[in-house]
Amino acid sequence: MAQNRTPNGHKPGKPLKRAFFARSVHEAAPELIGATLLVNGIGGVIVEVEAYHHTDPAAHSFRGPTPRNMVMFGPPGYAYVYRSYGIHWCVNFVCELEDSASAVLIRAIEPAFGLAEMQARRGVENQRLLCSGPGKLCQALGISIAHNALALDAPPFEILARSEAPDVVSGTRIGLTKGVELPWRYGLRGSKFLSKPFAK
DNA sequence: CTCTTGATCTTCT
DNA sequence: GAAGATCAAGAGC
Repeated sequence: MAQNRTPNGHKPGKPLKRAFFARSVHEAAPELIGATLLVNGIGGVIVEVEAYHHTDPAAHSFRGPTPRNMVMFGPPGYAYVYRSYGIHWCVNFVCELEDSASAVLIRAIEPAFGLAEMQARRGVENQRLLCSGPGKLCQALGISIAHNALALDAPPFEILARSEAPDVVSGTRIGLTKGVELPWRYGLRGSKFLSKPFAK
């Protein structure tokens, strides 16, 4: 049955509760591939994420709390939004337990709901370029510092579980100079909406 | 297609 | 003063 599927064949399930995030980032991150992220009803299917653990030198929380990263040190199930290179916003889902300071960076989504609104916000028509990067998807979904520390299971956020297990691939993370060898990037195999292809 | 550069916030040295 | 979980535009091939 094709009903209830997105244009590219995904079938969103029930809303994720905050408890989904209360476990290892390395369990939660790959399970977020195929889930649907909406902000005020606009968004699409998560196709690429990266896991950051507080023991990882690449994580913002590695050197302890700062005004920017304090949400990572709070309870799981909340959004951590930060300014990247002075220009862009990037959004993370805080995981594990309070004070563990671990989170999943959302790197790319497949546009599915509110296409015209996302195209208008981005000034871009091409669906492959709409949300294929952490800064791009925040612009398309209207995510900013105003969303920092908001709960992920309450408006304006809505995260719908995947209803079918997708084919998830992993690889090394993008744009880092520390922890470059750690295989904590996860993606939907073969997706055309990734920020970069996975190595074969 | 690949390479280079500018934008300019937060944190660290 | 420099680097960073980025992106877009322009030059060159």
